Amino acid sequence: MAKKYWLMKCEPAAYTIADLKRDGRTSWEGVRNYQARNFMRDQMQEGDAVLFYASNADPSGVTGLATIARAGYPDHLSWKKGHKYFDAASTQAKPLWFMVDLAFEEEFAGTVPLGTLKATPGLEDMKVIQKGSRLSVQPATKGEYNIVVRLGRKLKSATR
DNA sequence: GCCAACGTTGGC
DNA sequence: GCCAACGTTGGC
Repeated sequence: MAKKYWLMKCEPAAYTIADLKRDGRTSWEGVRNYQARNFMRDQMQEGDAVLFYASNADPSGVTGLATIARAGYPDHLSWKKGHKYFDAASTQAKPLWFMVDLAFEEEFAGTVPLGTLKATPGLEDMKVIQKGSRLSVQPATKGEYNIVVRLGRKLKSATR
């Protein structure tokens, strides 16, 4: 299958690209949205490229890159009674929710802010720049990915 | 912290 | 199946 491109959101209070750099790899559990789940369950493949997006941040934007280290598999925390990700509708026989693993790729010297994404030609169709877009896992194109990578690598440490 | 936009739930 | 109410997301 051809390599695909994604954008994945996370609030810095929960996890950052720096955390991923430290950990090297992490599991992406807790996604409880059907559209996002479908992408993770049905389409993500090991080796796919990910733009790591910090939401609810100052400023919000893309802070680095990751790759899919493991394709979709059942979110076992949805089976764990009392856990905040527990969901009685999800069983081991019929898992409702899925997760993937991410591997660290690159931390930008700063954030490519949402405002820059909105102002950059070629990114007009990215879901993340559309008003009210709340999807935390969304597909991107190779072209969009390359543009954002270029923007990210242009950042100087000083702008951080 | 505010609030608009969105997705989900549940009564009917 | 409609739609109002609710909870959550996320920019500002």
